[in-house]
Amino acid sequence: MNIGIIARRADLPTKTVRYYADIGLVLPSGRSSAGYRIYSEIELNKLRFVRSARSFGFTVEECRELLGLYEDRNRSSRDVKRLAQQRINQIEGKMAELQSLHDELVRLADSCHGDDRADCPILTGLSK
Amino acid sequence: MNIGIIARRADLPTKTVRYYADIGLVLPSGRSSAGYRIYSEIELNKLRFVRSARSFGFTVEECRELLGLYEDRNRSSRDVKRLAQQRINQIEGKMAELQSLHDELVRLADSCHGDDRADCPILTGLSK
DNA sequence: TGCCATGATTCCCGCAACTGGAAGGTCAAT
DNA sequence: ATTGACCTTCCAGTTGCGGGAATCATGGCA
Repeated sequence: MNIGIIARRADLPTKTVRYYADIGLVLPSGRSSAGYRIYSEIELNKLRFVRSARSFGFTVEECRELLGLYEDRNRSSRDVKRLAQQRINQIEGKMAELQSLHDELVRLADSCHGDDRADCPILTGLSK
Repeated sequence: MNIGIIARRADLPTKTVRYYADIGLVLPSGRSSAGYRIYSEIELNKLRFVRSARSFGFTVEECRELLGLYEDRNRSSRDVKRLAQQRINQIEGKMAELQSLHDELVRLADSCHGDDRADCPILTGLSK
């Protein structure tokens, strides 16, 4: 399969597939005589795996690690769970942060009458 | 005040203050004969304002807009409230997104026994 | 056989918001 | 005079690609 075909089947932009090849995340199985990247079903699975992991917010480097585990038939599920738990912790941290930002901002916005007057508690709140 | 002083007082890295000057977000009030950036209390307030707004997740361009309102004695609080509400909506969207990622990932992690065995529902879950 | 559309290649730039580092000039104090 | 802290500019790197240029390959049709 050429890059266009596999990109469509993996539901990824061609550019992204090429990028993953460049950084050695998912290498093509070979090259044609004209230099075209050639992919097999194995890479298709890897690309789909990476797309899924990326959509969960794993970084490319985390995907690399996950992919290593994905390929390693001898890995323990403990290792995978550890990465997933890390990511869960990251998400929870980010959510807590957003929650407090949200609450503070809502408080500021609520205290602002939002009309033609110049007095604005949001600005004074931000300048402190 | 030289850049080091104002950076400390605004609680920002020197690099950041210089960057804000480069992009015209907060310009120094002048330059010394040796070419040093010189700042006054006015810029100090602006830098603190920007730091605060950035910490609320406003982009630099949004900060530029907020700063414009901050400086404009004739602006209506409506304009400011609109920006704050936009940001609140962004935050709420992001939180909803993170929440669903979180829930899915927790579900995957819970289904994984996390021991020495190779079988791992997280990986199979990610590859679909 | 020639032509053209489509798809492949590499390479470089740009994004956001900085951060780090190099090479060099300035200032105050010893 | 020399140190050391501070300042300057410029260049490169970060993350994960996307856009676009210039060029080459492939396959079908007249």
